[in-house]
Amino acid sequence: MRNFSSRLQTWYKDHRRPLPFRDTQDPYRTWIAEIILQQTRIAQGLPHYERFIKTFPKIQDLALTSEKEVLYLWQGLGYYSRARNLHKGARYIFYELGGKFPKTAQAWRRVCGVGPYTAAALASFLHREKVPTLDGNVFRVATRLFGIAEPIARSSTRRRIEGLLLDLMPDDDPGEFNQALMEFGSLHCSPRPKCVSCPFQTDCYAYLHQNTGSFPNKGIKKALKDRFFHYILIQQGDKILFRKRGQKDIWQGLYEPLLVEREKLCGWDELKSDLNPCLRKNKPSLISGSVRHVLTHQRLHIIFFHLSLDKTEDLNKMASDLEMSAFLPALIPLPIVLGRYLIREETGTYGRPKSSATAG
DNA sequence: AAATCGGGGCC
DNA sequence: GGCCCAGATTT
Repeated sequence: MRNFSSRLQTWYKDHRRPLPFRDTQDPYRTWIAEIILQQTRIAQGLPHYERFIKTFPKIQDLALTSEKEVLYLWQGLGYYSRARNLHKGARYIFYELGGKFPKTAQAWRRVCGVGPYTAAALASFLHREKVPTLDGNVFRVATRLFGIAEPIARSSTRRRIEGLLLDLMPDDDPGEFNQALMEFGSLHCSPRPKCVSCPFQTDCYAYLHQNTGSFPNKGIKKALKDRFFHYILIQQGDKILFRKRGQKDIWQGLYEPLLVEREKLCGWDELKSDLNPCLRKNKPSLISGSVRHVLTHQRLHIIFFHLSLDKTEDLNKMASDLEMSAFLPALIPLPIVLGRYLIREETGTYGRPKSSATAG
């Protein structure tokens, strides 16, 4: 293909969006932005990026804080392993590398949470290393352009795309090329492409075959698994009992009220058998309808029960019996769906979850 | 290679 | 409802 790079740059000059993380050469800011933007739309990640830079302006600030603070700031962004890895990565760079950021893609790969894409992005943006950034946008553009029908999940397919892109990349500014290609995939060669005004019409396999819909080949995706969560809000005054979620499931490291998971939605009487005896004498003062919350591989159905303890009862003993702790919900990292229903900052009370008309 | 990990915007 | 997003890690 002739002049692909220069024609892409021509397009980019007219369509480049100025973005806060794009107009800096600060490795710390670029790194934070790339982690936040993994599998996250720019519009969604931007407010969190601004908050992160404001709260932790330098690598030292991030390295010296606690994981809980990082998770709290990450609240609502999803894929929380990114937050935990970002924190580990900050400590690695600060303590092991003396606060000096890696300069090559290979060295960046040693930082927790930095995979093939992010290493390529950082090395090419910051140090002009000639290495392609293979993200969702680039896969879409490349498979259409070259007519690559093999599944993009396959490593052989990725190696092939990487080789083809290396041949198109200019030596003088690979980082600019990478950003231009991603921007082109994002704004023009989108899932529903704007082929009528595409500068690569005469080169694109998919356009010439009127076949853009079959690229990229993303394979077959699994069906969602339904899960049924029953949360029991044990409240006294402005505090609720919470427990930190463990490993090997969703929402690692985040906090939640007492949880009973079942194969289907249950009422209070059916639930009691699984409860600590200290709770059986209470009757929930509020039962909500079910809330639906969809994740990548799971559809959660959530019901909230509300136990309001009066002042004569000992919240700390109950917490101890249940291996939980009393917190103000507004001050701990919560899964967004729980925060949405537990926190009503304007009134200082805990909101009643809305019912949803689901059949379960 | 396949499974797992969030949440939101758009059609 | 389905699709996809400036992917990484674990199994």
